[in-house]
Amino acid sequence: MSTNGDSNGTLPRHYLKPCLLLLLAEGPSHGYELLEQVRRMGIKGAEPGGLYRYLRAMEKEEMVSSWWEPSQAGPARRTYVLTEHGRKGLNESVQSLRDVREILVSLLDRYDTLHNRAASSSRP
Amino acid sequence: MSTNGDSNGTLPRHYLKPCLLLLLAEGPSHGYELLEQVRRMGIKGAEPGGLYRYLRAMEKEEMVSSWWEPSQAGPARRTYVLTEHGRKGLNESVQSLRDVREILVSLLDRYDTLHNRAASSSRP
DNA sequence: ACCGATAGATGTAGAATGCATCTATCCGGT
DNA sequence: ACCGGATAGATGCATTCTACATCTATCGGT
Repeated sequence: MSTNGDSNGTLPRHYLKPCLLLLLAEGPSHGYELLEQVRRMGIKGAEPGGLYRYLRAMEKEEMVSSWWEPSQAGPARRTYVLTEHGRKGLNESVQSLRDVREILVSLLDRYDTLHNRAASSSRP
Repeated sequence: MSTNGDSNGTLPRHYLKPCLLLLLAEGPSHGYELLEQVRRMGIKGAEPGGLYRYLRAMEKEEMVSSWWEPSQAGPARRTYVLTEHGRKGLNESVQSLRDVREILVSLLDRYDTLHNRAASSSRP
């Protein structure tokens, strides 16, 4: 099962969805740029394969729409924009991210509490 | 690919590992109880299958160790304790959870900024 | 003509997940 | 004595995801 120490920079769909929706809510963009933005957000290990596939999947669900756009330098890009449905999806996934944040925060607090208690009890 | 609105209470390995390690750092426990604790932490959708499997996997990696313990009421339980190696694993995965928290917080801030700007620009 | 950066897409092995299902034990009620 | 429900743990399997490599193509510079 490999309970390996991942979560070290990988970007599961879990985060990928809200990430992409948020970035697109800030303005239209294309895959390659989104990839770099996602990486700049702190997810170093984001990899293009899943990202491109995910964008197409979101398009199938009409969260985003896209078209080819020739670029002045380099190959054509597929430009994505958020749809109205995508905006709703963003709101929903942001809500669930807030829940995740709550859980995370309380988990980390709980860890700190445990740690401090351990530290102070070994310090008489 | 089903970019479905999950993340609604599901517990990917991502969280499962630190969760279980933390709970076990607070004291020995057994699978069924851990399941309930995890659910009480806010992850309603945690499901037993993965949890039991995960515990055994962690045992194989010597993060935890376990033994059967008869219970005064109900079937015997497999009691788990954290090993020294598990304690190190906890520290590491807590560190990576902190990173995740940072990313989450900044992502949510970014969403709020966008939202507030949108609200104030539509309110002249 | 060739190379590197940019841009997007696909194929695939292996891992993880979700869901149903199975075994077994104890306790209370009838 | 028997049944049902709660407790406890485990497994099987189809579907899905993930990570990684690979492929095509375009443009600018040399």
